[in-house]
Amino acid sequence: MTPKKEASLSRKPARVVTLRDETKAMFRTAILATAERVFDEVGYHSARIQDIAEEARIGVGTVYNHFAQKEDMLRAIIDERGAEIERVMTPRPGDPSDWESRLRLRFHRMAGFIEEHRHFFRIMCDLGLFGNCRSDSQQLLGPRYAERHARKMAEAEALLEEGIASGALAKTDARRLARFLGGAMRNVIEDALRSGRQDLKSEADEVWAMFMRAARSTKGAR
Amino acid sequence: MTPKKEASLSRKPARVVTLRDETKAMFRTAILATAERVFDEVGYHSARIQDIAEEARIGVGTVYNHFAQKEDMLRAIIDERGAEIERVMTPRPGDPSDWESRLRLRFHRMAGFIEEHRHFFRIMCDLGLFGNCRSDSQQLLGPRYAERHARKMAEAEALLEEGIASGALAKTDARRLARFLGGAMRNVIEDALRSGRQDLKSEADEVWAMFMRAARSTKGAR
Amino acid sequence: MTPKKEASLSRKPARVVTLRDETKAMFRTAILATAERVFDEVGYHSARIQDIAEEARIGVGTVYNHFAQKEDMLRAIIDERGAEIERVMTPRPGDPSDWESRLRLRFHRMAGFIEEHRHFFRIMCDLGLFGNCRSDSQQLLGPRYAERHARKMAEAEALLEEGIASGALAKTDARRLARFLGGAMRNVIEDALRSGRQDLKSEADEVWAMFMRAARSTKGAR
Amino acid sequence: MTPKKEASLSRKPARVVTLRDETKAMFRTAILATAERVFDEVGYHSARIQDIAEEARIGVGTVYNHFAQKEDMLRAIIDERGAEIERVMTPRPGDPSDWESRLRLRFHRMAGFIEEHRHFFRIMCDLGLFGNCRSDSQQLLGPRYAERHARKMAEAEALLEEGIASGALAKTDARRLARFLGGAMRNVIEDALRSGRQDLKSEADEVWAMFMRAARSTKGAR
DNA sequence: AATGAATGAGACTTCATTCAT
DNA sequence: TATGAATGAAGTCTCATTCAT
Repeated sequence: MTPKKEASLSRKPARVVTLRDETKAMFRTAILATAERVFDEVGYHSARIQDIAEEARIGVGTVYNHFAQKEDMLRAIIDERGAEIERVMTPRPGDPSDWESRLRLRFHRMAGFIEEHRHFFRIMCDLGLFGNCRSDSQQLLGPRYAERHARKMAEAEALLEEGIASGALAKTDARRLARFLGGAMRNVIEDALRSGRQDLKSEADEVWAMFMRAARSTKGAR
Repeated sequence: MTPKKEASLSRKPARVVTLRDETKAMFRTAILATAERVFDEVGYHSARIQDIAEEARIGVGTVYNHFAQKEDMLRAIIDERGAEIERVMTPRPGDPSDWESRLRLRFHRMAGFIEEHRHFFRIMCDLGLFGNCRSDSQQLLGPRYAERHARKMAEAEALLEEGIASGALAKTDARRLARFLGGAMRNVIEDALRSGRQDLKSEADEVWAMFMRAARSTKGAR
Repeated sequence: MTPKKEASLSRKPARVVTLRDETKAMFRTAILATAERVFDEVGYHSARIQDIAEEARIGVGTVYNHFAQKEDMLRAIIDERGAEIERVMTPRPGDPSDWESRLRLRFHRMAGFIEEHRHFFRIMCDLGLFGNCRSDSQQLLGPRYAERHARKMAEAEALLEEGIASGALAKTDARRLARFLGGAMRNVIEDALRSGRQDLKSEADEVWAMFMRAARSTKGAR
Repeated sequence: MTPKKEASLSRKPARVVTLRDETKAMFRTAILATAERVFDEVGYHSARIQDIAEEARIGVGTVYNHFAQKEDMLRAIIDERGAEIERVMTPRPGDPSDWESRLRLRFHRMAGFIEEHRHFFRIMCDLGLFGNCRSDSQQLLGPRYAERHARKMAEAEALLEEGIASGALAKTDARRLARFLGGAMRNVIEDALRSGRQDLKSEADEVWAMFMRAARSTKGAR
């Protein structure tokens, strides 16, 4: 008996991703993707679990093997896509350092993400979680999500404060500025998606350019 | 037989507003006002007829004496408040004639209307009927409303085209401009309402000013 | 204007039982009676709301207009019939005063009640609420009912203690005595019901007589 | 080809208890033991296969490899424990020959069995298969079990008839006597189990003694 | 016309059973 | 054979709508 073998008896083996795990993950992913689509198409409240299951070509029970409640599907979508978008928008080494370029790039990246995940984007808009707010969604999702959302809104505002402090933006109410930008960006992108325009990045650029014309410090512009 | 009587048999008597009619109208108005509030608070889909009736201090049956379906209440709200806002925003004699002042005034009046009818405003936002669009609402309300909405959107676009043509706005895509303005306006006003800021007119002015900075013709500005 | 009329305006009228109230009570009673029968026949857990509704010739929704949950029907049965049996078994003026006659009469009355409410009796037996105990029922009904049941059991025991103290019963463990009597009584009555023997009172008398032979103080008997 | 091999092809080898068989039997035993416990704790209807499997540390599929249906587990428990109790209670050489001692011993042995198998005892009580009867259980288990149960009840009655015939018991209705004894015995033992009293044999003795005081022939007692 | 209980279609969810690995 | 995810029938409960008063 080698020490190695003894060790293998006493130590837990390193967790291996089995075929079963992968299958499970595939189901989960497929369910979420379908739910994302259905929630977008008919709205969360009108979406029936049955429909999601049928669209995903699985049984209703299977849906419930992965998500204990309808709500949990929505939460999972928000969590997972939310983490993804977070990752995408995180500044990277080599990013420009000046405020304006950084923000422009941010929105560029966000637009790229939305291109890939338009269902998610529209769900968030409907729920009032994309730069705006709806009290009934907060009721639905619970305080954890309400807090997170509030934090996000505050972050956006802080970014604009930073822009003001850096001299890039004129001195104004940062909160209104944030809502202005958020609303304009959301609406233009929504419309671009609906009308089939594909290049969301250039839409975002346009909105950003307009926003900067609207909000730029006149001192700096001189 | 006098000719009078004959006439009364063959012609419909002139419609007189009776006490009964007035009572009926009062119920209708009360129901719609309550529905407006409840739809705003919990969302159309989650709102229960029972709740509306209770809040209005009447029986559910009474609601159905006035509206055949839940949908019809929503339609009536959209129709009636929509007509009202239309009326409010219609240019009046003595309004300024230049494009910019006219539009500024338009939004001013709209803001005034929203101050009085915040529930309606928020319902429209949720349904995607305020400068944006949601396919499920169009499903719910039917083609008549989808068409009307499309017409409204086109009108908004036409107004901006006019601004471009008049030289007040730089030459750009009018559709995007319309969405930009609509989204920004909606979001800023929503937030102002939520945060308790009362003076929506000055919010609208601010948004309008920012929008003009963003979209003004550089030629004209010179 | 008479003072009478004035009074009628300012004072709340005495609560009058209206036709509607009576109808409502009739539905409630009918539902409970049907539920009682169905719960007895197939057991609480296997009983479907649908079945109860069908047997009562009403819609499922109607059942839920009267009882928010299936559980509540069971609770109502226990509460209402329980109160009835309580009333029936309460000592009355003119009842004999010696311990043995009093208890004999008690069981007599109980048997009379069970004759009228055999479904209730069997439900209670199944749930383990008739002189015995089942942890899953206590789970189902909640702590309020568990406590009440415990109180009942203690009362029964106290009655037997009293019998011992009075010299009517031999000195023994009162708890065991209570279980002995309870189990024997329950089982004999259950069997009498099942086999169609109608005269539960005489069955109860027989059991009581046997119990007394078993438990009588030998001193007193001499 | 050797003759041996031919033989193995054409004749079935004498049935040997292999390792596999033993393993299989172990699973079966483990499943039944767990099911017994779970059925007792939450009741047959509320017990979930999943729970039983988890408690037994096996997969649900494994349960179904041994029992085709949930019902079958219950039947197996009744069959196997029932056979065991039968065996335990069968008179043995050397047992006393007079009726009273024989019955006293019977209950003594039964109490010993219940001490070891309290879960089984409580399941039987709940199902109404221990000296009483529940129509829904008979529905569940089917006519085979209903008949067997009826036979058991008749046997109990016959034993008491025998007691009457032997002069040990007073002349009374044997059926009522059987229910009296059964109910008292069941209830006292249930309560002893619940309250943690361990010595069921002495409980059974007490019940037996009380029963005999209640039912003994007065002639014989002289 | 106002009322509110009755109604039942339909939603969510559970869980016994099957089946591919 | 053991496993546990997949399945869908069936149960509970909700709520838009009807209807008798």
